[in-house]
Amino acid sequence: MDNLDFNKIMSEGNEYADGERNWPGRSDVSPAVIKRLPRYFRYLRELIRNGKTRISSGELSEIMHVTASQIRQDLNCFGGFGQQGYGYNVNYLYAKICDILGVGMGFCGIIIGAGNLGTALIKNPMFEKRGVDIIAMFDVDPTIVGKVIAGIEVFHMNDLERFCKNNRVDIAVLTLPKELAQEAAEQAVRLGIRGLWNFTGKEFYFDKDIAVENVHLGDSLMTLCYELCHINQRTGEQSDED
Amino acid sequence: MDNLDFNKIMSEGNEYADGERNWPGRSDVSPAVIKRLPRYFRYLRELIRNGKTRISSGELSEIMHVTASQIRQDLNCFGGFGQQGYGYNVNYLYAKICDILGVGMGFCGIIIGAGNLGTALIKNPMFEKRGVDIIAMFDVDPTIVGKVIAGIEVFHMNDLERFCKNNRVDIAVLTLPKELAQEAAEQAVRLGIRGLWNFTGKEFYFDKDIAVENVHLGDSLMTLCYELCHINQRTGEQSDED
DNA sequence: TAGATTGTTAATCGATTAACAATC
DNA sequence: TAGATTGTTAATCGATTAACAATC
Repeated sequence: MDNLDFNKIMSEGNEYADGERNWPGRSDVSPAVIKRLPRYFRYLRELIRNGKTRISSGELSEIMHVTASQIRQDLNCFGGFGQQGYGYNVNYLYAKICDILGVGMGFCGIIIGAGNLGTALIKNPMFEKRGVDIIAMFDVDPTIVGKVIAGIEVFHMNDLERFCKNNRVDIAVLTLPKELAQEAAEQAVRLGIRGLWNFTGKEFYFDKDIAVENVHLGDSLMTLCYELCHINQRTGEQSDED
Repeated sequence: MDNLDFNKIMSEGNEYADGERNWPGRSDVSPAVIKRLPRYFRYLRELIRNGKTRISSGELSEIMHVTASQIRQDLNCFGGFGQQGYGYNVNYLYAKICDILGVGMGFCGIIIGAGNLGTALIKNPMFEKRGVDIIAMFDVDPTIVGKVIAGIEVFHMNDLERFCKNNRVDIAVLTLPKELAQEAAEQAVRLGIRGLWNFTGKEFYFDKDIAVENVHLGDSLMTLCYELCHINQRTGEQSDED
């Protein structure tokens, strides 16, 4: 599972030691920890960009606004990545987090729904940065089908089955209208796709060999509104009749 | 704070009673509960659409795949919205959740960054459904400034200050490049905007009279990848060399 | 009244923080 | 060796679930 990049990183710092013990825990890590991993990924990436090679949990805790204790606990779910008296080697830790998160697994994805949101996503460098390769888009709108968006061809939904038989597809990004979501998701799963990145607002209840990650933008907006209401209450609602 | 819609809803069912006790708790409700409120909002909306007028916590728990206990606990953070032996009046409960979440507060927002994502958001009915009125977009790109997207004019960032002085702006949606995010956010706050809906990936640390809601799409994608890795491990990685 | 279902308290479970021995 | 900082256990805190008395 080590790749060239990883070997390169390994050779850069040699203050850490210890190697791999075999960690049994990996299987049942708490959801709270998992949700935090991508944040470590981002901050470590930033540290590397800034040329930092070594960091302690205390220093990282200040940058990330969390406790040092939490950082050590989180990382130790997956292995002993640090060294007493020294801290963590940034490149090594980053490589480990990448492994854990499956960056470099070469996952392939398709986008179902080539409307505004699907188009916005494909034009975002996000997929590339995280090692997910989007290989096709699908839609039913005849004015969209056949187009090439950001270098990716848009096929008709009727071609989905054929496409999935000829290509490995791990992830379907669902950016189609809510009403069509259930059917599209079921079809994707039937064709062997195991991961759904769901922007439709519809909720799915597949069994747990299907991974579904929901992005509810509306929910996020409402949480913001709730907070705003309460800030206004605290600071004395600057209402219109002042 | 009651509006016409609310009165209409109130008159439809009269099986509930009780009215308002004054709930002291409203101020410090746990984050876990708050994060769940928008989901109740969505499901209640759906129930109303289906003509359902009355529901018990048990029935709702089945639909939403959570425990009845949790539903009752959550709702009771804000008031006694149900009635023993009867359940909850759907319209009444929906109206209450709307009040709590600030739907109908008439929040006004602007979008800073009229690129693909900003454009995708403005074309989405989400804002309208949740009572947030987007009144302008801003950008620096001369090929975009001056355009009208989905009925909303795109101004130059230089006009932001003037605009905010002449209009009430509660929320800034940040869909501009990460490198420009910090400065734009600070400017928005300086101009009196209290709510930031942040898509930039940059993290802000304002004090708590500023509400920031982060949407980290990349984090969500990586969580999905993590889950996929573990499904593959469980079900026996269907690798290339099979 | 009897049946149903809430509101609320108590019990359990999980997640975070603190503390410190191990060790580099 | 002395100093620093991890890995890990124990203590605290918060969130969820279970149970049941109140009551419609």
